[in-house]
Amino acid sequence: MQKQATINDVARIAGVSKRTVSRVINGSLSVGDTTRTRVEKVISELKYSPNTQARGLASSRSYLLGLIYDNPDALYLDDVQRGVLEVCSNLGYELVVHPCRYRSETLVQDCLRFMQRSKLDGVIVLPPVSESETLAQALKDSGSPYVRLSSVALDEAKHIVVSDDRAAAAEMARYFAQLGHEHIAFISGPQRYKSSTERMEGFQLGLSAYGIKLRTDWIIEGNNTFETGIECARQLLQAEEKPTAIFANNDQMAAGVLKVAHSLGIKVPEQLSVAGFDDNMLASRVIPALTTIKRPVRQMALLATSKMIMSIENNDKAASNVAAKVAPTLVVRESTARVAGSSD
Amino acid sequence: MQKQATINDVARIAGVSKRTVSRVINGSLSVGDTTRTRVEKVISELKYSPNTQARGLASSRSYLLGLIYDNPDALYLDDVQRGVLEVCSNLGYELVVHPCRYRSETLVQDCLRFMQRSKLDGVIVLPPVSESETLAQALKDSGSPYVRLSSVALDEAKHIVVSDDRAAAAEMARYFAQLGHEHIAFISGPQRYKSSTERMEGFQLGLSAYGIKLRTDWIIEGNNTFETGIECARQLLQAEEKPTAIFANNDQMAAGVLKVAHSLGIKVPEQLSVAGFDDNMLASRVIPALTTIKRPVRQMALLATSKMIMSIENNDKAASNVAAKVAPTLVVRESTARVAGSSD
DNA sequence: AACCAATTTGCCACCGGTGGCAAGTAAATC
DNA sequence: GATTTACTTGCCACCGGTGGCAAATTGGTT
Repeated sequence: MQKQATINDVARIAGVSKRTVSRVINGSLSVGDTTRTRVEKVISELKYSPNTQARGLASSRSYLLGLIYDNPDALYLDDVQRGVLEVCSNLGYELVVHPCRYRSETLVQDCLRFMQRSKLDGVIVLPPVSESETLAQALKDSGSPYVRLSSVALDEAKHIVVSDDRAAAAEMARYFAQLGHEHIAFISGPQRYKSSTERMEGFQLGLSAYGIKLRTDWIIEGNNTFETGIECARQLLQAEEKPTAIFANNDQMAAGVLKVAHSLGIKVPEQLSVAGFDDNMLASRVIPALTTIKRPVRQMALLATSKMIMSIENNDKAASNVAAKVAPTLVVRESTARVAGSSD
Repeated sequence: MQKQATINDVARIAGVSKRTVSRVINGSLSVGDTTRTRVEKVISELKYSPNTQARGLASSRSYLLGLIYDNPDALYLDDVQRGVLEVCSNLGYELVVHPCRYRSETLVQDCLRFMQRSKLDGVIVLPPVSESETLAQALKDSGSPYVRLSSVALDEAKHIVVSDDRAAAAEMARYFAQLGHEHIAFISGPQRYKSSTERMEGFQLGLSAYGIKLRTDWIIEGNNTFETGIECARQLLQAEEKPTAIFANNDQMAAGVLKVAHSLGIKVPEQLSVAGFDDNMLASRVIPALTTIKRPVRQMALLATSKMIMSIENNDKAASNVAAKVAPTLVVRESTARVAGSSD
């Protein structure tokens, strides 16, 4: 347990003041070349690395980023986290993860407390927490850099990265229509989340371009879990009149649909087309592999983190220049097919 | 952006010295009841919360824990992370996540640097990184609290939480044998990881109790991914002579086996029994749902974190007293059945 | 040689807490 | 009532850096 070298050690050995060492560390320009080289040599010899706590105390920087979320899908979180960490580690930041409860009335307070307790340099907020306008406002007021991931553009470009779920859902509608489906059901996510309503509206809009209207009793609300996917699918598939295609708000619920179809002896995709949304690992594991919408989650995470760090390293307009919108894409696999009896 | 209250504000308003406020915050015993109450009142009125950086600087505590891992399965990581965070948030710690590369020659250096840069109070190390003895030794030498999660007891009780994968694999062997299987194949994980060899040995041991010996050409090494599961399954199922049961080192690979079986028209479980290991979300999503071994991942995470924090809050023997071993259990679902043609 | 501007360096206070020790106060003992 | 003992409280240095400003150095001018 050898003791850690301090800035004083470096200063003493290099024969300069610690202020100068500090300048070298922070890349200040006003340091003579010979001095700089000498100091750098000592730093590397001693394997000196500045104490971030002391640094933070003096300069209000922690090199810590926060990731705030509420009970996300494991696969989604993993994707995001990997993306964020990739940028972090390249740029010398660490990531502190922080679950919270979106519907708690102390959400704002919890998050602010988290930020100031750990003296975070900034936070990235995932859906659905990112949909809270009171939180966004509080973050803005607190002056801390933040970036939200969302399906809707609800903030200035510098504070958000959005995926156009509406357009993606419309594309799925078009795809279904072109396969000849007319009896289509939709299993939505919780209607209190904008991402859910966006997808639903996009889907309806897309269908209406083909003159197809979603029957209201074929729009069923789940909560994005496999289990509710099963429940919703039962309602749809045990009824007298069945849809020929089901679009679920995410892959988990689509997997639930596959499960029910299988247990009822309904063949997918021959008798029923099923599609999901996300394109996470699950989509390719199940049988048949799911047709779905690929959300560029990782890319969103990379963009968000870049924005974040630009914002921190005091260049807000640069942050705004990082792309703020990404387009999900349709991925066709085995779970969808031309409607039985039709040909094209 | 209202300014944060400091300890001085609290002291001034409460009419005491800041040292006394500090004592109240840290729950020191030698503070008079009336004084304590008064100070606590001011603290809550001001919503004062101590600056962790200053605190850390003065006392070498950061209330930050680290989680070190290398490219784990998303579902496994999620389980662990949730468990760790649950304990953290109850006890006032935050969690910093840190991916690293197990096989890098700078692993030890990276991890130590991470710890001292962020001044972590302790780290939890996941497999396979947890299997590095050089890292464990370095952590021990550095004097920082650490806990490893592993499938093998390779450290003192206070530094490790192990799951008895060997026994669990043996139980699977027994189960297979009792179903009448004799032609059994095993898809192993990378043999360089102890967890893989433990499971394999446990399985072999279990089978040998029934006089069954694994044919060496029916032991195939994958790398725990779905894709290699597929490759290995192809080798096994496209051969002239096929096994009647396949045990895969994890659920991902077992899912790959299901995929191949389906594409070859082999019925599971009628013609082939398939089992995995982990019991993650995937196991129940696929069709047929996988028989598998449930690893109590969350419980391990809880135990590890408790140990960690006890160790930090200077009570090493208490840390040793927290249970260090958990038992995985067999979960029977739909992917396994009595071997065709046998009855019992 | 004297002077001035520009650049490089050093000094010292300060960030917001905690540790050690001394001082103050109240209760207990003789 | 005086003295001892135990308990509370306050003072000040210190943790390891950074910011502001003054001092020192450098080089170019007149």
